[in-house]
Amino acid sequence: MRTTVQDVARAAGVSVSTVSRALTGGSVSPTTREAVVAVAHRLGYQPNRAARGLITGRTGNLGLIVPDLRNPFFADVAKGVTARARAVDCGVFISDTDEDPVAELEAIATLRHNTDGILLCSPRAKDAELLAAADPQNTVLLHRRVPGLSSVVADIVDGTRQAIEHLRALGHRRIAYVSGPEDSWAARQRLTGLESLAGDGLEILSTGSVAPTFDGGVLAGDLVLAGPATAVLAYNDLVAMGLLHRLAARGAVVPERMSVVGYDDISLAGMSHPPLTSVAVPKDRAGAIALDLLLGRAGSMTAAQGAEVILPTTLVVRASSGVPR
Amino acid sequence: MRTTVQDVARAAGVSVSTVSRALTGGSVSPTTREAVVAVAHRLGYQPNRAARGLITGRTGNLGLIVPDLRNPFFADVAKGVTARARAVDCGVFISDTDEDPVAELEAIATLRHNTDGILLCSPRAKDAELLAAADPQNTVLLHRRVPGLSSVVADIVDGTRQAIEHLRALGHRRIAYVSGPEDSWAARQRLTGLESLAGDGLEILSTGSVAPTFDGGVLAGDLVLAGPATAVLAYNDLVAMGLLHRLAARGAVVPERMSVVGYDDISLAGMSHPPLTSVAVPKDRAGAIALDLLLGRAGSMTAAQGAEVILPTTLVVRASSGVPR
DNA sequence: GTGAAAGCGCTAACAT
DNA sequence: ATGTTAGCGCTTTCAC
Repeated sequence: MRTTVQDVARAAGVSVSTVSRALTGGSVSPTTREAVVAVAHRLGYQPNRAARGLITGRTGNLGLIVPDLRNPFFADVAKGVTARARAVDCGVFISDTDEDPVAELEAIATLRHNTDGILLCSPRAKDAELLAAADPQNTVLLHRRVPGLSSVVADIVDGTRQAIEHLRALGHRRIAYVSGPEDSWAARQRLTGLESLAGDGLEILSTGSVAPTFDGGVLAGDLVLAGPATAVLAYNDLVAMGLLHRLAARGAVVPERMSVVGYDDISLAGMSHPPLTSVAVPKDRAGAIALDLLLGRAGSMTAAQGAEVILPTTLVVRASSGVPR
Repeated sequence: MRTTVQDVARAAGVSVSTVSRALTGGSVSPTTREAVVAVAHRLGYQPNRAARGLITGRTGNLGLIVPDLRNPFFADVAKGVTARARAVDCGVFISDTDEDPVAELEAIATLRHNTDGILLCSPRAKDAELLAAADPQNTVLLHRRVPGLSSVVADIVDGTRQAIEHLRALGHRRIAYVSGPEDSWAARQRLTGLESLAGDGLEILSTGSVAPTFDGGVLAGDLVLAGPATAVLAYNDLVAMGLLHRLAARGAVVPERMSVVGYDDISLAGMSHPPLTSVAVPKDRAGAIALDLLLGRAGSMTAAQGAEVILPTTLVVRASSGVPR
């Protein structure tokens, strides 16, 4: 049997409440506290979180819901969350929904009752579904905004602007855009950013939507080459890498024949050939901030207040973008 | 306040024990069960797992400890675990130790008391440390073997053999091996596999250890080119990708000038240029099997018995390997 | 088959 | 400052 407060109390010659107080920071005499802590340590006492949660109403755990851990973007988010969680001694339940909106909703239902709050990456579910399933009091949306819920997002509109301005400065006048899933919030944001940029001698040519994957990028490669564009902005880095792959296969040299800019700046971006210019999104920082928001650690802001944090994006210039030939 | 057994009992006009029995499969009359279930559903009752765990001694949760979620290898493992966990309605605590052996041990200490068991990916900690920190009864090691603990590993020795035989069949007679961290179990396994293969007209040239990362591979690229090898087996795919990168930069065409074979077959392997030949390790399946072992669902085998599962590896041939020029 | 009651390990009143 | 006691929500004897 594992050691309980009872055991510690007996061994230390005090009552259980004194033990509890000594360990959780109640008012105890310094001497007693010291003694209790020593005994607890000697006995290898570890408080039973379930029992504590039963009475305090707080579990010390939170839930993190992501569509796909294999996606480097969400792996980074998860990394940011777990790192911060470890620092504040908070457990993290992970739920990979496999890109299934139904699973997302189920995960919310399960986790909201067994955690102190939920960090939610839900690109697929509808606004209304989210509003119905989630408790605004202790849910923070990551990389998506829904009115009525707290959220931490990146300034995608500005990131898009930076990418296009970069290409324009290099001399590009016709830029292709490979769009992602039309129903995604992030995809719409990119489009919003693009809209205000066209004109003034600059043409944005949409190739239409592809899957936000490497294969989607491969597909888009041919579409882009068929058009007059000298540069292409991809929905995300995975798509951009598919593009690079296809362009290489078709003999189109990057960046001489075609400049390629990705989005998100996942760790792979620096490993492509050539290394990928990309709009950096603070993924792990977003995760850490969302956690702080949820736990009410983020200064005056609280998840309950429907806070909306917007983090800056920055363009990282690598070798995949250059002056047009 | 959320609905409890009390609420359901009152609404259904029965006692709490009947509700409990009806919901957990005790002996109740079919009529009562139906009624109780209906009421519970109507009230949106969700059992409090903490309270249940307090009495049953089982939490319905398990812990998954990985060194780095950003590493595609462990992302795959985590994916396999979470997918299976969802199927058996089991919560998963995730702990990313950031490659820190001390954090690994801490995570074990925390999780072993708050879960039904631990799935442990711990390449760094020493055997003795692991044995001291982990409970053999409910710990399963993933991709590492320590006597006295249950484990699920891949047949690395055979995978190495397949890779080398493949290269030998292509006509290579001098093959470089880029080694990984010397203290790692997986690294030693690869070496073991290699030992039995050299000789008989085949020369294995070790370049020494590098970091098991893209940058490590970049570094190794020059070492390999400086030697007489016509092919190289990398410690893992990340290293292989760094190799590809450096070889391309040095103008060494793959596979004509140099064949490259990776290890693990992470999803990126198919995205490199050229696509990478790699030894496929069943990562997500290993995760799922480890979970079954832990929960005693894997037939006759139980974690408690110190089971050692070895999963087969298979070489996936892509474009990075070919006949020497 | 069903209900009453005990108690899992812990914290938070309430006493002292 | 410390001890006593009542639960948190649930399952599980033990009666009936």
